[in-house]
Amino acid sequence: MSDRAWVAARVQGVAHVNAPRTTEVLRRQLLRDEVYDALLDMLLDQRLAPGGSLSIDGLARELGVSPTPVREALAFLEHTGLVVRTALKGYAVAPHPGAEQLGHLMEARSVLEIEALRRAVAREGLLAGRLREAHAGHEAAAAAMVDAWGPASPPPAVVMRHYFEADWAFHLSIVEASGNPYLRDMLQGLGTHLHRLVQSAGRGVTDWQAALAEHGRILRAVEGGDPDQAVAAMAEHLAGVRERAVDDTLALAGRVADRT
Amino acid sequence: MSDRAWVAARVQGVAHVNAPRTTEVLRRQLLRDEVYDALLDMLLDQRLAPGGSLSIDGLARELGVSPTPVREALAFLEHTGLVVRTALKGYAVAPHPGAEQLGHLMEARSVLEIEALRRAVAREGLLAGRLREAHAGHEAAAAAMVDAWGPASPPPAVVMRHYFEADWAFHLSIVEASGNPYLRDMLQGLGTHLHRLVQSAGRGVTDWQAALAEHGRILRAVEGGDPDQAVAAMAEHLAGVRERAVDDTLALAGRVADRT
DNA sequence: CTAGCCTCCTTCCTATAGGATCTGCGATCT
DNA sequence: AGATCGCAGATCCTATAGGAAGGAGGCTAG
Repeated sequence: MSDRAWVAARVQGVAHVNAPRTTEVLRRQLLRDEVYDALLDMLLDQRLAPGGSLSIDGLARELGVSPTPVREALAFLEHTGLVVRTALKGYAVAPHPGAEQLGHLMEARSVLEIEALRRAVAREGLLAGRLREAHAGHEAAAAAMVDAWGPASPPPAVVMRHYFEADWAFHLSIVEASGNPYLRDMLQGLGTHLHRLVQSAGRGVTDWQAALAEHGRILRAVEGGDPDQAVAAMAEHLAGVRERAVDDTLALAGRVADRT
Repeated sequence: MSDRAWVAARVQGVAHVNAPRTTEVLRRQLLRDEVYDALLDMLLDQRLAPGGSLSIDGLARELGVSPTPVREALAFLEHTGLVVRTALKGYAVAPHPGAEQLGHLMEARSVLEIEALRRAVAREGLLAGRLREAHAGHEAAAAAMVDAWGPASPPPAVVMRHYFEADWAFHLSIVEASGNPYLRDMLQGLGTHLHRLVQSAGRGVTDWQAALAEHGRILRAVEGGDPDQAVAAMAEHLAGVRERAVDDTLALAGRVADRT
């Protein structure tokens, strides 16, 4: 589904849609996809404020394209729930999910991931290998993040994003190994919302140690070939993620309330 | 998500996009949504052959609109998987899912529906009432369909469609009663694929008796307040649906194979 | 002097026409 | 026979006109 765009954006690195197209016009990509990637980056980076209106013409001017591809990219984004469209008023960035929405999101995620894990373990396929690989990537990303964490200076955004993606890749590898493309697509659809959440609430990864430890437990259970233990470890992990996310959200809400 | 378009299309009845717009221009809807509804109807009615290419200009001419709203509606449809888009070649109707895809589809559906049912029963909310209502509607639609079934003359398409929607509404009411909008949206996303499947494979409803009986068992278990029994009944129903669908698909494949 | 209403203006969305580019196929030349 | 060139078809993007919705400002009545 949206794998292509995602992967493309990640692999070949966002491709400077603003660059002047004087030279090297060879191998022109589809403009709509580049606009889509650019908008997705803006949305996940919080460069577009939630609730703010999205002007088609304004975005077109900003990106240096005509309104048509912008309109198309927005129609594509509308299906993800990151932007909403009202009758004749245009598009707007979807407001932040509250605590209730967060609970629903984590519940839906649990349903998918736990059942996917059960099936992936039962298939006895290449789950253990991929999971080990993803876990190694996650550990490396965490190490890089800690390494870049100077005294009272948060790591650059690209490092944070790399950590988030490595964490997420661990979970994606499970639904991937379940062999069911529909389960994978549904979890990926939830992924954008989750990304936005952690980017907004935490504004900094504070739970990488807990996440790595819990991932490690899942991995060991899978390697041991114990489905029930793996599912239990996954449920524990998701409960932990949810609890920590709720704490962060409440802290954020408190900060916002103090400010008013 | 796509509820709006769906509901609108069903409630206010597909709104004749081809109608000449000479008079009664009052209450002008968004053209993009009408095109979307029209395309969705064409896709689910098999009026657009799977694998066939979708010309933007051709569709625009056929619907009497400019290419712009058609392009937007296609971009919106692309996210549902009913149409696919290749680099610079344009859109095409997604090919029919084979037996393997069907299995994945039913598996994903089972994951969602069973867990949603478990949560809906636990919430002790208005599930029983809505479920009873949906079941009554399903029975009525089945009766109407049987009534319209003359000797060797299938019922008109609108009656068949009404039956399908009543059947599906039973399942949707469960995820709706789970209280989780994400679970509901995900199942609705699978719904379009399922619709297309039953329309293509069965080409006639042959299992309405079994479906009604199994639905009744689910309803009674819910009314009795027994979660495990309700889940068991649902699992049984989904297994039955899957088995019958596979039979139909194999029969269809056999017919196609005979023809070649 | 203030509150309500009307008018104008800016902004945005919709829709159309047209130019530029890419693909596929057939004819021609080596 | 194989490869190259040219033409038709389609797609994608741009540019622009027309129309509707929302907001700001001024005018009038109390």
